[in-house]
Amino acid sequence: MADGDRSGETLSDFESQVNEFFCDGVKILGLPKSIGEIYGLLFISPDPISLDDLVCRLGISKGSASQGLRTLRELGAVREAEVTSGRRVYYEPDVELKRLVGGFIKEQVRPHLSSGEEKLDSLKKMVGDMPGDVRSDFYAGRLERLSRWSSRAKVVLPLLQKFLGS
Amino acid sequence: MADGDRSGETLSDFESQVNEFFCDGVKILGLPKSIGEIYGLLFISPDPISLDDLVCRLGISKGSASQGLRTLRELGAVREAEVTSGRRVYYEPDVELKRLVGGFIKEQVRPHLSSGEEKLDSLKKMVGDMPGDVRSDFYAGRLERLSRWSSRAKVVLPLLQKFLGS
DNA sequence: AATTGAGTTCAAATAGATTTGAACAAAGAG
DNA sequence: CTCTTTGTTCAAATCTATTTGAACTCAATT
Repeated sequence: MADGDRSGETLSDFESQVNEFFCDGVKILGLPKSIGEIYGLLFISPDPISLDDLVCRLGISKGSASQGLRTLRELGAVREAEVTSGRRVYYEPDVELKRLVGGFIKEQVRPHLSSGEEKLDSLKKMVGDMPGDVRSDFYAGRLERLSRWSSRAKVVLPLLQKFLGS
Repeated sequence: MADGDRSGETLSDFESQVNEFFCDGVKILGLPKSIGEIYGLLFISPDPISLDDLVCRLGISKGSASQGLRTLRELGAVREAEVTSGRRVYYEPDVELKRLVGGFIKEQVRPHLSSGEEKLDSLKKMVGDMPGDVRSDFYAGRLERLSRWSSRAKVVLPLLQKFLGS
């Protein structure tokens, strides 16, 4: 075992508080607590960590750890380390804010934006099909406003990423 | 009753879909569905709406409507209309993206940022108090990185608002 | 080929958040 | 002063999302 090993069953007080910090953080983003714990431990660990380590140290189930790692991989917040001691996979965090935000936008924000635009189109069609409803002008105006919100968002997101790029 | 009245018990198909749209939207922001329904109906209604209207038309409880309106008021997403027909209060939406985002940042984002910075300070203190731990340099580096994330956020948020200002 | 270890999946259990509804407060009307 | 209307509060009920754990797959090892 490497001398940097801390695979005792429990987290130090320091590590626990780091994890709390990240749990709060991911909650704002609407992600489950376990994701915060996993990323938090990876973030504060000098050495890569395996799924089993996460299970032991965080006291969560293999299922949670597996799904949490999957989500974090999809977000690009975590990657496999080069270690390969045996056939176990070790993970390390991506700690670049720019990439973390980028992954979040790509995976969590853009899909919603797209599906929103589809719904908007369908709503516009509905207004177009309205008989001589006195409201249709008002409705069209409001939907137009929503379209503008949506394009604003599409302009701002890449800008946001650029700004975070350092 | 005003001739623009649609206070029948149900929503039109169009109104329902608008509400779905907003429910999706607020869910991304981590707010409850009822908030999306309430704001959605206000957004698409040519005339101001009272609490009782919301209860009838959305089929939600008075409690939900009351709390939802409170949250929306706190966010600055909704304001009292000038109507005062009787002593009932009517509401209308704020439809300026800039102000909506501003309210959300002020009420939902900044408080988390602040409490995060406090926790960060306390973590830094813990690292300072570590005996001769070989990890303390690594830890200090990671915490430094978190501080940078935090200041980035503080710079970017006002910029974001400015960009959305049109 | 059988066994072991690593990781995934998903239905059921749990935890957490939202919604309800009945009791309550406040304020105008009679 | 009392009744009615409007709106709020909060504990209990409901609903949704997360977590668990046992069964399973896949691959490496014997």
